[in-house]
Amino acid sequence: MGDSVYICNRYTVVYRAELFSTMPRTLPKHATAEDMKYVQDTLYVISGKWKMLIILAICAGNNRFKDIQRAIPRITTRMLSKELKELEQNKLVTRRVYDESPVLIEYSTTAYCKSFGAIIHEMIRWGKEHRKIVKK
Amino acid sequence: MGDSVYICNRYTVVYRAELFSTMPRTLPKHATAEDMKYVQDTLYVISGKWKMLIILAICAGNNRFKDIQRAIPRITTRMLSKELKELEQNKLVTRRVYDESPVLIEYSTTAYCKSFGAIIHEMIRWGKEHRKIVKK
DNA sequence: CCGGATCCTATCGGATACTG
DNA sequence: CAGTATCCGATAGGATCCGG
Repeated sequence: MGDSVYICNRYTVVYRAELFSTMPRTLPKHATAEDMKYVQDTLYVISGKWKMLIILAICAGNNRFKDIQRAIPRITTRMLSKELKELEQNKLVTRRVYDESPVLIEYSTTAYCKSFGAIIHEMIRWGKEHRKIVKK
Repeated sequence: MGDSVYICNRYTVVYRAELFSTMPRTLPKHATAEDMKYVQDTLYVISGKWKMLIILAICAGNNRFKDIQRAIPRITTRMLSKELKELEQNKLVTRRVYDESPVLIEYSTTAYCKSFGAIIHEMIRWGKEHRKIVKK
C-alpha cells in the first residue's frame, strides 16, 4: 500500500512507499514516493546531451537559432530544434516571433529557468568532489 | 580559447568558454567550462532508469542482491547487476564479500553517497514547482 | 534564416536462459 | 543466492536533404 506507478516521458516506474520510510538522515528525512516522482521529473527535464548547453548559450546572449547553433559546437539543427521545443514545453525557454520580413524569431530563458541556479550550484559542487573521489 | 573538449561515458562535448562569461546572476556567477563538466558528471552518475531507486533501496536497509531486487518492482537481474557495478565504480556503493558457504554478499551505501542529500532536496523542490508551472 | 522530414546508427534497457 | 551471457526491441542522437 502507498505504492504508486508513475509514468514520465522516458519510463514507467513503480515506487514502493516502504523504500522511503527508513532513509538515513543525510538524505531527505521523510521523503515519499511522491517525492521521487519530482526527482525523476527534474532529471528528465535537464538530461540529454544538449539541454544544459542550450540554456547556457541563451543565457549568454544568443537569442536566435543560428546564434545558438554557432555557440554550441557540433550540435545539429535537428537536435537544436527538438530540444528547444522541449525546453519551451517545460517553460524554461520562450519563443517569440516578430513578423517582419524575413521573419525574426527570438528565444530567451524564462525567470523560472533561473530558479534552476541552486541545482546547478549543487551539481557543480558535487561533481567537483566526485572527480577527486573517483580518482583515488 | 579557453574552450575544452570533455568526454564523459556518454558524450563528447565541446564547451565554449565564452558561454559562461555573461550568465544571469541567479545562475552561478562565474561558472566556467570546467564547471559544466562537473554538472555533466553529476547528471551522468545519477541518470538512468534505476540508479536512484537502487540507492534508496539500499538506504532503506536492503543489503543483499535479492533483497534489493525484491524492493524494486520490475527491475531485472541484468539491470540491477549492471547498475550496481557502476554505482560501485563511482564509490556510491560498496560491495563486501563474506566468505561463508554459501557465499554472502552485502551492498551498502557509502558516506559519500549521503552527500547527495542536498541535490535530492533541491530536485524535489524544483520538480514540485515544475509540475505546477507546466500544468498551467 | 528557421527549421521539418527521412533515414541511419549506437546505445539503453528488457526477456530469457544458464551457471558456480 | 548472486549473478553472466545472449538476443532483441525501443529510442536517443547523427547525417543529410529539402522547403517556406
